[in-house]
Amino acid sequence: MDPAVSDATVGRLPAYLRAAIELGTKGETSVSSERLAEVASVHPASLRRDLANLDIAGTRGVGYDVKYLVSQISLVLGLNHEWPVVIVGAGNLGKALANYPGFAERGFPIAALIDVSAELIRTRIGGVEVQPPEALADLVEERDIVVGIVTTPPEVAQEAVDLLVAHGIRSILNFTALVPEVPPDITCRSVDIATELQILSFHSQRGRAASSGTGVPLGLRADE
Amino acid sequence: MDPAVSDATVGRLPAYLRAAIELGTKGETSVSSERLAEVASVHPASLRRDLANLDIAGTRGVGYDVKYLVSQISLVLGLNHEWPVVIVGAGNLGKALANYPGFAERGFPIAALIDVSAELIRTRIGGVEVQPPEALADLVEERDIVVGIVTTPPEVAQEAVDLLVAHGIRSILNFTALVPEVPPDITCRSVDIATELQILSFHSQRGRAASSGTGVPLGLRADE
DNA sequence: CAGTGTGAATTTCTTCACAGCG
DNA sequence: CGCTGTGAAGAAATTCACACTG
Repeated sequence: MDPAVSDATVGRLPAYLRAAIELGTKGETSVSSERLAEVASVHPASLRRDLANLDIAGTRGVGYDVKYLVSQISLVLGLNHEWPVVIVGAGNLGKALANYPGFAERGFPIAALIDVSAELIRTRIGGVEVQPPEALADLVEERDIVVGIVTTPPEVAQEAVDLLVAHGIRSILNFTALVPEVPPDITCRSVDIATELQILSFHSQRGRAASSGTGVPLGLRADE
Repeated sequence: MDPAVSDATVGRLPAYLRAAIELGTKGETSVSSERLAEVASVHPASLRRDLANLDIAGTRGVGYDVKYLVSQISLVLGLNHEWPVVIVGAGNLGKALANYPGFAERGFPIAALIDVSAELIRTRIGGVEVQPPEALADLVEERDIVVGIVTTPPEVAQEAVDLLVAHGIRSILNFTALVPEVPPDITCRSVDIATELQILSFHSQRGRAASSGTGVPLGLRADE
C-alpha cells in the first residue's frame, strides 16, 4: 500500500478527519482542498499531497467526497475499531481523563485504571474501578489493551512505563515531565504541559505568534 | 540579538533546559554537546547549532557550562520571571491542573480559575477560588496575567478564547477538541488528547514506532 | 472550467565533517 | 587534544504552478 507515510502527514490526519467530520455534520457532501485546508488550518497543496500519498482520491473539477474522506482517513489511522486504553496513575490528571467521556466517544474507551494507592484501589472513577498493578496482566488479556496513558508522578513514570511495556502495551501516551526510555518497537508520545507553557512564554515575550500543539514536528517535549 | 529563532529550535529548548537542570542536580558543572544531546534525545549537531543560533557559547575542547546553559536558556524562554496563568473551565481537567503544584514550581502559578457554574463559583480548588467570567478584568489587571489555559467543553471553547483575548491575554493553551480562531497576534497552542491517541493508534496498527508529543511539529498537535 | 494530482522549485531542517580554538 | 562552531551537503517538507481530467 503506502510504503511509508511521513510523520508530518500523520500528524495532520487527525485535523483533516476533524475538519471532514465537521463539514459532514454541516451537511456538506463534497469539499475542495482549499476549503478543507482552511478548516484544518493547513496549506491546500499540503492537503492534496497528503491525501494523494495515502491514495485517497478526489474528483477533478469537483473536490473530495466528505463521507469517503472520513472513512478513508479513519481507516488509515486505524479507527475502524476501538482501542481500549489503560491509565496508570489515578491522581488528579488520571481521574480527570477517566471522567472525560470524549475518549470513549472517539473510540478510546477507558478500560482500566491502575494505581498503587490502597485508598484508591477498588474505588470507582468515571465508571471504572481502580485496580492494583498486579491486575494489569489479566486486564490486558481480557480487554485486548494496546494503548496506555501514564499520569503518575514523574518519579515513578519510568516504572509505570516499564510495567506497561512488560505487559505488552505497544503505544504509550506520557503526561509526565520525565521522558521515559522505551524499547525501539514501542511508540511513546510525551505531552508535558510545562513545556507547552514555556513555549508560550517564549512567544509572549516576543511580539509574535505561532502555532500547534499536537503536531508531528512534535519534537520532543518535556521538562522538569 | 537573534533575528529569528526557528520553531523547531524553540520546540527543543525546553528539553535542553530540562536536561541541563537534570545534569546540574547530579552535580555536573560542564557538559559536552554529545552528552547533553543524549539526555535531551536530539542529535548533537542540532544541539550545537541551536545553541549557537541563540548566542549561547560553549568552550572548545571542554563543553558547555551547565549553570550558564540553564540561565541562558531560561532567559531566551522568558523564564526569568513568573507568568501567572488563568484557567478557564473548572471541570475535571481544569481542577486537575489547578491542583497540580508543578506549574507554580516551574514559574507558572495558577492565578485564577474562571467558570460559569454557580455551584463552583467561590469554591476553592488547589488554593485558588473559582470566579465568574466578570472577575477576569480585575484579575488580569491585578496579577498581570498574560497566559490563559482553556479547559471548557468544546462547545464553549471559542467563547472562552474570545473572553481571554478580549481581556488582553496574549498566549493561550487550549485543551479543547475544537481549534479556536484567534487574532494573528495571539499565540494559541492546542493539545488535543484524542488527536494524540489517534496518532498512537496509527502507529499501533503498523509495527513501527515514533516519538514525542509536544513538539512543534511535534508533538502535540492541533493548530491555528 | 474548476479543482485535483504532481513534477519542479523553494524553503526549512538535519546531519556531516572538519577547521580552528581553548 | 577534545570539542565547539559552522560551511557545505543532504534530506525532508512545503509551496508553486500547471497539465490534465471529470
